[in-house]
Formats: sequence, C-alpha cells, structure tokens
Amino acid sequence: MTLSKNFEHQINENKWYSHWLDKQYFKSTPDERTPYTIVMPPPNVTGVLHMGHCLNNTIQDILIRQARMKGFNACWVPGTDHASIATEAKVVAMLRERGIAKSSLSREEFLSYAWEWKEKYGGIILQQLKKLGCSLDWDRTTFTMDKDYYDSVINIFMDLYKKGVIYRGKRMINWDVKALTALSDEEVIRKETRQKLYHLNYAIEGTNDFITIATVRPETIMGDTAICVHPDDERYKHLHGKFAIVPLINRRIPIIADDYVAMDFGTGALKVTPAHDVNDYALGQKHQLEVVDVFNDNGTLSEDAQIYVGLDRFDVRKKIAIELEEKGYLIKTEEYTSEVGYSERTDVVVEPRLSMQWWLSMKDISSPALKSVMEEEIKFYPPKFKNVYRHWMENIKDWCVSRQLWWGHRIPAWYHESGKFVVAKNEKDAIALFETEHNISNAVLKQDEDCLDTWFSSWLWPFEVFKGYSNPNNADINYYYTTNTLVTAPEIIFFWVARMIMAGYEYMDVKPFQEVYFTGIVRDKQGRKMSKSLGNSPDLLELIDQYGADAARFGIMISSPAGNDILFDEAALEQGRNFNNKIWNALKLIKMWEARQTHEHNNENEFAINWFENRLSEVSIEVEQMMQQFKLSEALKTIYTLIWDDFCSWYLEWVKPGYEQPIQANVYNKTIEFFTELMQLLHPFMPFISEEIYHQLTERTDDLCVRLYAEKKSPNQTQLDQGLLLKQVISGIRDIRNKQQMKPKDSIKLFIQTENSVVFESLNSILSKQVNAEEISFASDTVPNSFTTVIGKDKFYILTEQPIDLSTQKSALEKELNHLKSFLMSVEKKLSNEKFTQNAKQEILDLEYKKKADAEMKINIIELSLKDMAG
RNA sequence: GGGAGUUUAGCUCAGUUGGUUUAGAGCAUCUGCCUUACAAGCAGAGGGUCACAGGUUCGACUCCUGUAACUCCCA
Repeated sequence: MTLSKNFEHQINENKWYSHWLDKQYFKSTPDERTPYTIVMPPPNVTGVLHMGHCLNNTIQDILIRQARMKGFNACWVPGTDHASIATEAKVVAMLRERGIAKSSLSREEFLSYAWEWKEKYGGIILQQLKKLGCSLDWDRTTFTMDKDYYDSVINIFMDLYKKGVIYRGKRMINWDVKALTALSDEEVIRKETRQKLYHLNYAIEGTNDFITIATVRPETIMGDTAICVHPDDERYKHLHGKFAIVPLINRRIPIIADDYVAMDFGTGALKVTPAHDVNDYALGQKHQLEVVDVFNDNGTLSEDAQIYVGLDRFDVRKKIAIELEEKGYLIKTEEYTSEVGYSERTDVVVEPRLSMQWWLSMKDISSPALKSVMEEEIKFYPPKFKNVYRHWMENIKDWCVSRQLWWGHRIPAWYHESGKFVVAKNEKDAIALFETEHNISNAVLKQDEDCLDTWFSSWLWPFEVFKGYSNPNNADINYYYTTNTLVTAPEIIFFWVARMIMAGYEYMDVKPFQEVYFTGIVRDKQGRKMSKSLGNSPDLLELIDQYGADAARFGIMISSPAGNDILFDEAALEQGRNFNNKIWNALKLIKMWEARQTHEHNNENEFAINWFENRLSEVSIEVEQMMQQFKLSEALKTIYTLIWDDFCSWYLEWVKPGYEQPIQANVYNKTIEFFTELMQLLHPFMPFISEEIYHQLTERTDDLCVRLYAEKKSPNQTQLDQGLLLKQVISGIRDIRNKQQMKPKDSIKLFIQTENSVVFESLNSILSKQVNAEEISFASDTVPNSFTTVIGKDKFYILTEQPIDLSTQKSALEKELNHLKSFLMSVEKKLSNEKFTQNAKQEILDLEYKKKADAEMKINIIELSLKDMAG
C-alpha cells in the first residue's frame, strides 16, 4: 500500500474516533484500578464551540489520555448547563422571530417551547467536542435539569432553608431591564463609560438661595429624598437642617450632613436617591429617608415619577436635561468618565433596584471552603489565584439566588394570599405544611414564579453527575469522588469554583477535587478578548476542517504558557499542520526501508541507537515532570523538539542508508520501536496522527490510545554528552562549509586533533556521512592550508580542493578570541577577589578554575591557528 | 480609591533555593540549498545594558526599596 502524500486528517479523525468509541475506550466503570476523574465544566446548552472551549477541553483531554495510558481508570464526564438567562433569552428571541411574545404565553407553554428548542439545538457543542478528539465517557452525559439533578437542586434549596441560611429579603440588587431579572454582582460587567455630569440648582425653601448638586442621572431626580453634604464643608454649614425643593416636581426634601460625601467631587452636594443607588440606599437607611422608586421593571418611568411616565430612562435623561435647562435649573454640564455596570448577558446598563429576592447567607458555608484552599487541601495552579480567592472569600456577600425567569429550577416556595409562605417540594406538601404551621385549613397556595440562579445548580456538579446527593453512597460516587483535577477559566473562580468547594464540603463532607488548574483567557493576536461583537473569534470547526484537529490542539497548546493568557494566532495552527507533515514524512521514509532489510551486521549505527535510546529516556522523564507541574505547553514543546530535531534531523539522518541501499534489520526494528514510543509520548496532545502512525508502523492488534507507558530508566549521561559533542562538531564543520560556499556534493578531508581519539573513532562513520568527508584522520599538529574550527577541547582541520580564502575564517577566529579573552578577564577578576575566594562555596570555586583553564586552553589553540594563517 | 499581577531577542514565552562557560526556546528575519522522506522542507547565521533608579552581597535576570508603563479583580 502506498502512503498518501500528506497526513489526511479528515479521514483519520473520523476513522479513529469511531474506532475508539466502538472499543469503548472512553467508558469507565469502577474497578480495582485507581480512578482519575475529571468533570467537564458544563458549557451552556445553547453554546457552540469557541476557542475558550477548545483550550479548556484540549487540556482536559491531554490529562485524561495521559492518565489512561498510565494505567489509571480514567473517567471524564461530559454535560451541559441549562444556563437560565442565556437560554431563556435565545428562546424569547426565537419566539419573537415567529411572531410570538413571551407575555402572551403561559409558563407551561413557554417551557414546552424551551424544551423543544433544547432538544433540537441543545448539546450541539458536545458533538463538536468529538471533532476535537475529546475522550469523554458519553454514557455519563448529564444535564443540569435532568430529573434527578433537578430534584437535588430543589432538595438542597429546601435543606438550606431549613438550616436557616436561605432567607427572603428586600435588598438593593442589580436589575437587568431587558431580561427583567435580578443579576448577581458577578454577572455585572463594569465598563468605563463617557457620561455628562449635570450641575442642577435646587431652591432652598423659604429663601431665594440655591444649592447646586452634580449628577450623571438627572432622570432620577424625582426619586430624590434628600440632599447630603459633608458636615465639615464650610460652604454648606448654614444649610444643615433646611429643606430643598426638587425641580419640576417641587418635592420638599431635607438637607442632611454625612461624612460619606466627598467634598471635592462635583459641587460637594449629593442628591440622595435611595431607590436607585446602592450607596444612596445605605445612606437612606442611616438617615431614615423615604424611598421613591421612579422606574418600572423594564426601565421606563413609573407613576411615582409623576412626569415622563412610561418613557425609557435614557430618553428621559435627554428630555429632562432640556427641560431643566429651559427652566433655568441646569447651570452647566461637564464631560465625565466613570464605570457603569452592564449586564453580562444582555449588555444593557444595569439598574440598581430594591426588590424582594431569595438570598443565601454565605458566611458559615464559605469558611471551610476558604480554609481548604489556604491550607492547600485543594491546590490551585497557578498559585497566584489563591490570593484572589482569599480576597473574595474574606469579603464575601450574601448570594442572591432568585432570578425572574421561567427556564430553570423553580423556587419551591408557596404563598398564601395573606403573604405567609412555606418552602416545600410540591403543592401537596406545601398545603400540609402550611396548614400545620399557620393553622389555616383549605389554604390556596401559589408557587413562586421565579427560578434559581444557574450557578445554584452547577455548584453541585462534581458530585451530582455521580448522583452523590440524589442517591447517596452509590458505587460511582464512592469510587470517583473526590475528583482529581478541575480545569476551568479564572473568570468563574467565584461564580463556580468557590461555590463548588462550598457545596462539596456541605453535602459530601469532603472536597470536590484535589486541584484546580486555571487556564488563561484566549485573546486575539492584539491581546483583545475574543468576542462576538469584535468579530475576532475564529470559527473553530472551520479551522479543524482546514488544519486538522491535531493541528488545532497543537496550535492552542503551544501558545498557551501555564497560567498566562494566550494570544491566539492562526500561524500556530500552521505550525501544527507542518508538524503533522513532518511526522508523516518520517513515516514515509521508514516505510521505504521496510522491504530493504538485511541481516548482515556491522556496528556502524550502534552509537546512534544508544544515543537516541538515552535521549528518549531523558525527555520522557522531563516531560513527566513538566506534566506534573501543569507545564503542558513546555511539555509539548519538548516533545516537538525531540521528534523534529533529535529524531528526524539527527537520528534518522545518522542511520539513513544511502540511496537504495539496504538497512540492517536490527536498526530498522529499533527505529520502529523509537517511533512507536515517540507517538505514545505525543498521543495525549495529538491523538489522531499518533494513533494512525502507530498502526502504520507495523501490524498491531491493540491501540495506542490504551497502550500503557513503559517505565523509563535514567539515561546514561556520557552517551548524552557524546551525542551533544557530535552534533556540535557536525554543526561547526557545516558552518565552515556554508561560509566557504561549498556545495553539498563537494567532499572534504577532515583531520581531528584531540586527546580523546577513542570517542571520535566511534563517531567517525556518522561524522563522515554528515559533513561529507571522504576521509577522517587524526592529526597531532596543525594541518597547513586548511580551514580550522575549535569545538570543546578539540581542533578540526578541513582540507578541500577549493582555493583557500582564509579572511572570513580569520575574522571569525579573531572575534572568538576577543570574546574568550574578555571572558577570561572576568573570571580572573573574580578569582583575584579575596572576598570571593573566601566566601564562595568550593564547588563554585572549582567551576571558576575550570572555566579559567578551559578558556586559556582555547585561547592557546586559536592563537596557534591564527599564527599558522599569518605564516 | 483598595488589592493582585506583569515588564527578558521583532513577537510569544522559559529561566527552579543568588554563582552552571559574561542569558535559552519557538515563531519571525537573513544567507545558501528544489541534496530521491519532507520547499508545509534542509543546512547555517544574526539578534537582548534582562522596564528604569537605587540598595543588600565577593557576586543580582534572580532578594529589598522606589519610579514608570500595562493587565486583571474589587469598590
């Protein structure tokens, strides 16, 4: 069978992924092996694969595949999150396109549309992960609104309510006027926004005097219930206790003093609007101010505003500014930039708003979770996130868990017309409970219309995917939990990671995972975050189509240093594709040898084989260490160099027979063995091409995907050093050939002046092949009319037929000589420093003496050569 | 305003407890090669006062202080 010109990724990806599935390699059930478990951060059920997922899931697949090949029972659990706000928004948009308004539907009708939509489009992302090669146990796919999962969420809500940590309360929340729901602080994105600062005059009651306040929100003045100044502010001391009149609506409001006010900001006088600003609300509570809410749910002005009723808040801002100006209240405006909160989901300006919501008190539940990370019971990589985590946990605020949505887990609270309520699983339980608690019979109860925050379900993920709460102590949860590694983006450290740790301790009594690896954020070449609005997010599936899944995995991993953001550049995928091509060509070369084996034996290739064997051990050990420290990018880089440079550029060239010449069978077999091991090292990173090569190399009954790694012996350092020396000698001589513009076909005669001729004897056959030397011999003295180079302690003379122009070589040697001389000087200076010789450790001293001796010797050799040239 | 982090070659990054031949890699660049595995390639080369200023030390990319720029998080 002839091999294709290049690796055909599309065919191979389909072939191998379905083969792996057929063989059930990704399926895990508890057995006598040690488990290695990862739960995948569930993407939104509405999601499509983007670069962030690609990075995240490639990392997880690398860890899982490596664990599998190390003999662990590897289990990687997939799933999706119902993503209440995002999904509901999509369904609402879909209905709008069909001409259906959400408000015209009942809850049940809406939910049936939502489920229909979910069944049709949900989980596309899981199919896309298969394209990437992810080795997930698909039988374990979980959705956060699966029956059992749903029940667990509700039961946990009830449990926390019983424990007294869930409560109902009117608090200032972030209101999304588009999605018509409360948002948690973490769902609000602050952005620098250019605004106008309006200076407005409020009349002082009973005088002709005015007080000037500065505000960016003139549309809220109808909600003003006080003006506040700093108690020490001389400008306003005479106004303490007086009243001001709100323009346009003529409300009488007190002028109060509080040191909260910054004297140097604006005019030093602050209008207080308790219903529409968090700080004003706190101030209002302190001074017992009235609360006037001038907005409706959707951001239009309410009846209480008295004017502009029904108009949108931003329209009113413009209109009221004009009216205020016309009536003489507006005295000036200035440009002002400040941070404004936007909804993460809908990107509208968030409105602070007083509202009745459900809250989870965080103080007690968070303390074991803080301790666990601080004491490295759970380890964070990179560790810098420990600080971030601590800071948040120590200043934690109560969690608003209710959302004004229909898609999600409906809050199990039941209300009576009297306003009394109970928390219960269903209507029947609720009525029974209500009757005993409140002694009212035949009560008619209505369930809370709201849903729980999405994260209130995802915080159970690590144990509920194994039904650890719904079916306690089952075989799976006992075997797989605590999971091993959580791989996630730092953006959701508070949303998700912290809360999973809390839930783990609260409900399983143990931590949910051993360690958390935080990936970087994927940015574009210019360092901008990838986003739909910028249009800088490439279509991953198209990239996979074009370059192949292995190349995509390579590209994203090679540019992903541990703990840093990654700047994504398509060039990295190209590099990955080129790497595929390189590997494929090495296969083609070796396949050409297959039919040309001979059993005649000689020792010519012994050195190459020994050296590569040691090099392979050395790198395998290095890679293992890097993996343990999550230096995945470095590990891949190391394997890349091993394959491309050591294997292809050196080893294969060293053992390669001449054109159409035979190859010794033992060399051929060793080469197949090496290539196999290289593919095994590479497999977690690039699963498809490695599996294909594994099967191309020789007839196999097993698959690389599940082949166990062999133990590696520690390498022989002498062998490695000799290999390094050989490479340096070859490069050095090639450099001279290059500089003298010799053609590859021009052969040379090589003379080596060395004290170590035994070593070179074993290297000679390779050396002559690699530098095209027709003859290699040893010299005890300088060789006239030759080009010279010094490598280590040895001197090499190159004789050619070409006319010799020594000028380039002379200047090169002089440059080298200068460098060595200044180096020597610095060493000597150090050694003549008594303080150094007294204080430095002996091994450092010895090293310095060695440096000195080596430098002196090299200087000597070079000076001799230069003298010869002159002569 | 508070906190955390970053600053090393044109770009992206390594650099372990201060001493390892006066800083390493990949990409990009330059030179020469279409050499029967590979031009998506081969063989070489060039390129850095380690942000700046002080300090500690026999010795600082590495430790300390300050300055500047950038990034992120929280108000």
